[in-house]
Amino acid sequence: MSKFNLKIRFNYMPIDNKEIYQAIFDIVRLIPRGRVTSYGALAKAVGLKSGARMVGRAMFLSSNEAEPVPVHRVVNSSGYIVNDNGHRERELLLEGIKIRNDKIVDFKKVFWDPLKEIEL
DNA sequence: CTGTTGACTGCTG
DNA sequence: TCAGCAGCCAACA
Repeated sequence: MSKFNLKIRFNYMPIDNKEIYQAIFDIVRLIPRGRVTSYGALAKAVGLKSGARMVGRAMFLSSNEAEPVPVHRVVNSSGYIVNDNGHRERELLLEGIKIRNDKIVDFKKVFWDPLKEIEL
């Protein structure tokens, strides 16, 4: 996907929660295979000051989306997979991400920062 | 309207 | 290092 398309996609100001959720979903869809990001990083990317919990809620709601959202690529700021019954962990393993005791191995290396990767 | 609850985070000792 | 905790804020009862 080109930077031009990214501008078209993200050059709008979310006006309500649905817009914010959509913005979050759009960014999550951009996380490459084999990379992960955090709830807080996504919150910053969409302009929420302390909205990490909202991002968590968005992840929960994402199951209703028509276009799939790779929520397994979103973990907490410490690199741990939270509230999972093995499903998201399995998805990550399929993508080549290593996990020990629910924690992403080499979290820093596979971390994908939306603010650095997306041109607004 | 009030209180509680989280797929969260950053400080602190 | 790391457990504990305050701050966070949209949903929900």
